Amino acid sequence: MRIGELARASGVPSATIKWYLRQGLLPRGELSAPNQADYGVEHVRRLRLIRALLEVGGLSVAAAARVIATLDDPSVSLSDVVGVAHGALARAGDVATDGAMDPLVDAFLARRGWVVRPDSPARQDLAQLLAAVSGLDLSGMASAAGKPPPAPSLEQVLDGLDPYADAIDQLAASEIASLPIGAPRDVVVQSVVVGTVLMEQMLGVLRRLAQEHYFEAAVRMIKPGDDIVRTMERPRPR
Amino acid sequence: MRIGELARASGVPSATIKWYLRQGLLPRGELSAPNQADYGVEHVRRLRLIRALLEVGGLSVAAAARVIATLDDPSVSLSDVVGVAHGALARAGDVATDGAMDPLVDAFLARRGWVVRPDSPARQDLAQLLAAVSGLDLSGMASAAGKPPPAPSLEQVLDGLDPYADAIDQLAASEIASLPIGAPRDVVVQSVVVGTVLMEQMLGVLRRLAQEHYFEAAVRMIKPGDDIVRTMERPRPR
DNA sequence: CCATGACAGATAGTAACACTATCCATAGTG
DNA sequence: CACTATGGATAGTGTTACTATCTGTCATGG
Repeated sequence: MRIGELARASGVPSATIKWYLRQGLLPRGELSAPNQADYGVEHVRRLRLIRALLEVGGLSVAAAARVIATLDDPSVSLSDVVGVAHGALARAGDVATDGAMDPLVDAFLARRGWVVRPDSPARQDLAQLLAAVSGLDLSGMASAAGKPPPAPSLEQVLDGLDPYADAIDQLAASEIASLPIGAPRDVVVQSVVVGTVLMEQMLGVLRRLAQEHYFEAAVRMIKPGDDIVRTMERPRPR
Repeated sequence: MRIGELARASGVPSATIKWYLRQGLLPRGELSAPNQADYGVEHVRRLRLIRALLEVGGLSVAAAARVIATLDDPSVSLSDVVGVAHGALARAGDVATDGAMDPLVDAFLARRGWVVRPDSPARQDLAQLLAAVSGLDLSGMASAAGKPPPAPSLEQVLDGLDPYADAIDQLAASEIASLPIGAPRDVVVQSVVVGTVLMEQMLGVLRRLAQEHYFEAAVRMIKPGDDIVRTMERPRPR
């Protein structure tokens, strides 16, 4: 298979394939001549994985390259594959957050019983998220209308996290339990990457779908009237 | 408050503030002279929201502008605020997916009992995710070793979605229930936006933290040995 | 045997994005 | 009244993910 066929088989323009080759995302084909390379089905499959990580998973090319490098290296442990995939998803670069949230983060993790490496990227992300959410002081705008400012909302934010953590706790346990542990390394490792990167997107999408459903249901209950009949009888979308 | 003070109060460079003004992210201050504008605390608060949506929520400036425009428009219903926030989070642009997944998506939504508008952006995202995940055929690489290719994995993928949907279903219901329905519009609307955009990130981060914990725990159980004692006795991070 | 098109690999160019810097005339300030 | 800060506009910068072009090679049909 030459590059043109690979491009047609995968739907990725050949110029883009060449670029992926240069970025180390895709292994080079076997050269049968200085200007003839041979690609196989594994290249088509790899290309599909690459596009999924980039377009659906939202990874940068550099992050995808790091993830894919661990796929192909049998000396990398499964734990490290998880770590690399988590690192690729992390939003907070290495720009250290100021550390003010760290005690809160540690307290939260201890309360959940989650044991997490101190340098875990998700830990930084959580600190950044807590700082952002607590800095928004939802009630501040109301207090601008004359009322005294209420207590800082940090503890409220942390308490509000419990429903999320409860749902996630049960989910993560079931995810880990359904890993194909006995399968060959390729299969397990790709399952881990897909389960980490793509399923995080899936979680967000499902949440938006469920939110839309429950929110509309709640609105219907708050605003009764003939509207109810119309909306309740609306046929479900085809 | 002039722009320099606003910049110092918010930590955002004044050139960036000017750019946000031009993009409609931030309302202009009140002009007391052709080259003197006055900003208030609501500008500081808005700036914090903007940075949270951009840096933590990962929205583009254009998407954040659309979201913020709905915040300030009292004629926009809460349902539409949710819709705009969901649209800002959507990954699949308006580039229509080929539609092959639509029956599957509809079947899945019907099975969950989730009623979702047909043009909901999350619906497109789900179709794209299903196409991507099912196209990866995790077992394909094993079959490359000589075995016959197994059945297409689409149904497997859909079945595998149930744990996610179960967790999300319970979460979304609790989220909707905890909305501050009686509060003034500002507060409710900002709660909805923050709860939609930032809490989606939160969900992902919490999942990564829980995954790390449960994955390490699973690895310890699979590989017993003196390692167990060491890792089990590891003091929890301070 | 050779014209023609595809190919490998390298380099340069492009479009979108999110700022960042400069410019200008005016405002307030010591 | 010198001097810094300001509002508003315009132009420039750095990054990312491609995309186009160039050069020399290869293969293949006439």
